[in-house]
Amino acid sequence: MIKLTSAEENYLKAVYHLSEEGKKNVSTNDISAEMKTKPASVSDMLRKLSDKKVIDYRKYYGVNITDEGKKYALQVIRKHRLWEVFLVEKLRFAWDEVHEVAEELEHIKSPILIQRLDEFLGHPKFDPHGDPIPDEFGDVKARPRLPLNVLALNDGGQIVAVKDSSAAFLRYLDKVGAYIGARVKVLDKVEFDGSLEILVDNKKTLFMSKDVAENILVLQQ
Amino acid sequence: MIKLTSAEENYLKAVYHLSEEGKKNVSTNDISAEMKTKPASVSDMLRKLSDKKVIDYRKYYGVNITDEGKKYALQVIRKHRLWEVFLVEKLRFAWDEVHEVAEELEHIKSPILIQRLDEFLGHPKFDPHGDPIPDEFGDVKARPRLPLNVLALNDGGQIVAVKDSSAAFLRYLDKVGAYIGARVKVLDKVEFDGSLEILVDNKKTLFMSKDVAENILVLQQ
DNA sequence: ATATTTTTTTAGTATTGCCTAAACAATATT
DNA sequence: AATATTGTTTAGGCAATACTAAAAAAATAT
Ligand SMILES: [Mn+2]
Ligand SMILES: [Mn+2]
Ligand SMILES: [Mn+2]
Ligand SMILES: [Mn+2]
Repeated sequence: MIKLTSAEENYLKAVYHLSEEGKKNVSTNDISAEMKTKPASVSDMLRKLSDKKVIDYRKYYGVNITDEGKKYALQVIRKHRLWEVFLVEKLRFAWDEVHEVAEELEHIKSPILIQRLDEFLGHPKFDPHGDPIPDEFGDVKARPRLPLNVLALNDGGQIVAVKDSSAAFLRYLDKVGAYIGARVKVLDKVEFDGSLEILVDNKKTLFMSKDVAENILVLQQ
Repeated sequence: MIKLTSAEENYLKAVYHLSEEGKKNVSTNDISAEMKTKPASVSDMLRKLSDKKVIDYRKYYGVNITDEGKKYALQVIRKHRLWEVFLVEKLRFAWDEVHEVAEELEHIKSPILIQRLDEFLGHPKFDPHGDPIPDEFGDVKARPRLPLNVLALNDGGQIVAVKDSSAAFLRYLDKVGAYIGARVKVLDKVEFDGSLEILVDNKKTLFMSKDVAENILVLQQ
């Protein structure tokens, strides 16, 4: 049972997320961009994570997370998402206010704490952004989900998650009335710029850029 | 509005607590004992806290917390105690299990978080160990409280707090059935070693050493 | 195939927070 | 008053995490 510092956990999470996006041999620059640190700092950290065997690292070739590393990453992600649920459900935070705080809370070290929190929240399966919460063994219930912009004309579905969890994006969604659980249908797709006209909950129509649509994930129905 | 690191907050809290125990010019060795770090490390830290003007520090003469410092210390203490209440009331932690975790949680930086937590908990006035929770302005509702061993023979009172919050002591209290809120009466005081015979809740009699009694705080009635 | 650009690593530095060993100051003892 | 003891600070060092600048490797363009 190795010990990871908070910084190591953050980097490992970044490697995990980048790997999940399909990337093999995650690059130093990608991690640097994700972590908002300089590539030189990433190189330092990769050596440390490699020593602890949570990543496979060959200089100049990028890194891959190990099975052991995945386990640790998933536990941090589990904590992050459970705390987000707590903040929204119990402390009435808005979904755009939780990320920063959860980024700190996820590093609190106490197995009993997270087990009890999970219980207290009623074993939630998804966080406020629609992301699945890994269970205590690291198992994730993945839902099939597609970016809204790939739906065909007249296709319908339900918003189940957002890809971008930035406050700016989430507040925009709040403003236009797009929320997780909303039913959507593609009324029009503009070929020129990929923008869309969407029917929300069979009531309201909404125009959105391709940029926005790419970050809304739907379960096709 | 200065920024304090977690380590600085912990040291400042230690200075605050030692000051509250009546001590003027808190000594490096006392802080070292409280913090379980070496005196040399304390000297380093005192210079930093002094630079930030949260303590008054004259080499070799000990330190005193400033009014500004008191404000910061009280906010950390407020967070610590609110989290302890959360852990006990909401997550069913035992009162001997909360200290370590609260010691980490108290450093999470988010004004809204602590305000909402306070609300969620119903603005509690005391933590699970009977210690008062400072309000958002740092005001503390102090209750008059005495160590159980100073009560005279046949005097009665109610347990309102414990001085020692170590797991060992709290588990001992659990075992013998002494809890916050219990009514107590001094049935006998042994002159030889200061040990006591106590009647708890008009039901059970309890023998305890002076050491134990000193750490049980009562509201005399 | 060579030159240029991009990516990555290394070298050297800073800060925080801890340590040990040694020096220094204050206090107590003879 | 001199010496011993105790308490405190300084000096120097280490680990973690970040940085900048320079070097090296890999990828791309000519
Ligand atoms: Mn984090
Ligand atoms: Mn989330
Ligand atoms: Mn603490
Ligand atoms: Mn407490």
